[in-house]
Amino acid sequence: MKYLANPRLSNFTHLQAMLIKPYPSWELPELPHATHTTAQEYAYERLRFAIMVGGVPPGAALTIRGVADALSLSSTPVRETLRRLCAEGALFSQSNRRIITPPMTTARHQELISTRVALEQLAVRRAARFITENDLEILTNIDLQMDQAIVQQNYIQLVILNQQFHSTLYALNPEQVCLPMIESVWLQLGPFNRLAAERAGQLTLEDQHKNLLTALRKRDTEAASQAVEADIRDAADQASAAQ
Amino acid sequence: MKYLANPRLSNFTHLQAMLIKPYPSWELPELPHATHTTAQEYAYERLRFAIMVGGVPPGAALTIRGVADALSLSSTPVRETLRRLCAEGALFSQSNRRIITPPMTTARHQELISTRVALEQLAVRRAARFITENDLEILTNIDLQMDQAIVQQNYIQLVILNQQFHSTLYALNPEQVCLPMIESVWLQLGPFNRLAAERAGQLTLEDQHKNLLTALRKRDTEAASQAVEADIRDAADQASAAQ
DNA sequence: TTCCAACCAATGTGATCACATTGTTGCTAA
DNA sequence: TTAGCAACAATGTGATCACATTGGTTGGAA
Repeated sequence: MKYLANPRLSNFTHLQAMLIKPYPSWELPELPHATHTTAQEYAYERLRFAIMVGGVPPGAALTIRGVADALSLSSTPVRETLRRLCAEGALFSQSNRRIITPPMTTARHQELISTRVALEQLAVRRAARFITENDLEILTNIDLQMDQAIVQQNYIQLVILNQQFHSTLYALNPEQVCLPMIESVWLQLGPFNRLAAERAGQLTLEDQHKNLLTALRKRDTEAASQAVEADIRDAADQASAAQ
Repeated sequence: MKYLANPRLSNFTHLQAMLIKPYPSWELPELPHATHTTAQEYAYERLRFAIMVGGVPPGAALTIRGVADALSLSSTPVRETLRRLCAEGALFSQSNRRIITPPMTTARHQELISTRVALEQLAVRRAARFITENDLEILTNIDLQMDQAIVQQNYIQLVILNQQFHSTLYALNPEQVCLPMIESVWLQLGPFNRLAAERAGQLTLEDQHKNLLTALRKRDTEAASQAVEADIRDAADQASAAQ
């Protein structure tokens, strides 16, 4: 089940194929197959998720044939998936036409965190005025689920719920311009998050969500914006401390 | 030279094919063919440019076969190009698998402007510390060329130079995270810019570049950030006033 | 031993075709 | 007249193959 490039060519070690095969070791609910209308979408969801949770090591080279074989697809939908992920910043297309995951550096990490703060502060400011009591209830519910995931030390579930929390909030704005960009940043931060979760013992990033919810209930946009920044910086500090 | 969908299916009128054919009426230097190593890249550059300068009307449906015929290519590279542009926000993939240019609304325009301000302010702040005297000279030179383009009422050239000015500045930061996102916003603003240029008689957005250059020379990051915002808002106001 | 060129394997690219899906038209029957 | 269905046209999707490019290996000459 090899899907990375020939190691002789890419000089990177093989990756355990667990993220390309169905996700047994990740305790992940299999996505219902009916949601994937096309093979390309299926391949995209699989690869995107793998990258999002840091399942593909930085600098690894992906090959079209390799991924196609791993997913039992032909090369056409896989090629489109890889290009799409390149356009989203999740992968990087080298000049020699090889597609790799972006290398990981601290400078790049800082750049990504700054961008994430700028975009998410903007998003929360522009979404706050649309929020209803019902929305607050939904967000509170997600936050409670996150508490459970922390207790269970379920990292994958925590990452998913955290992103669900943020994107649910930002998506209250009917004109969605920055959410795709925020998701692009999340994708690029995937390897860093993974590193943080692997090396850090504790998972403690729920407090700022409580602050954020309090601010949103008071319709205090400024406090909400500050809580978003604090939440992001907390998570980033955790990743840095883990190194 | 039809490249839009069958009007019966898309209920949009045909577009003059001038932006898909070589750009005679746009007074554009033909891009040297050597720069396009692959057919996909060629198709991408062509379509991207057409969208960037507002050459494709909002809501128009593009078909794979249509674009492929117009560019004398097979469908494979065109399909990848269309998906890539969808991922960049320049196009929108409907649920019925039809690919259209995003519709134009004032709410969306405001959202794009806000995002542009947030991203470009961040970019200039993080690029300013890297600037050298040589860079300042290059930027001043581009600004002078813009003055010429304004005198010549050459809208296309002005758009290109304006983006060149901004991206040259932001690219001084070696870790490039937000420049692709900024370019995505530019792509999405293409139709609006076009509208502004068509309906507005005057082209007056160079003053803020002078302010920005002054601030950069003084290494005054805060003033530079404000000049960037003023520049963007000026251009946006022009587009709004044109409606 | 070192270097280079020829060769081979791995991989990306693009064209083409068959098929699935979607949209339109027009005819039939209530 | 109009709802509904059948036929057809337009388009998207995916598999496959030939070819180009790239990376690595090997063997011989300096």
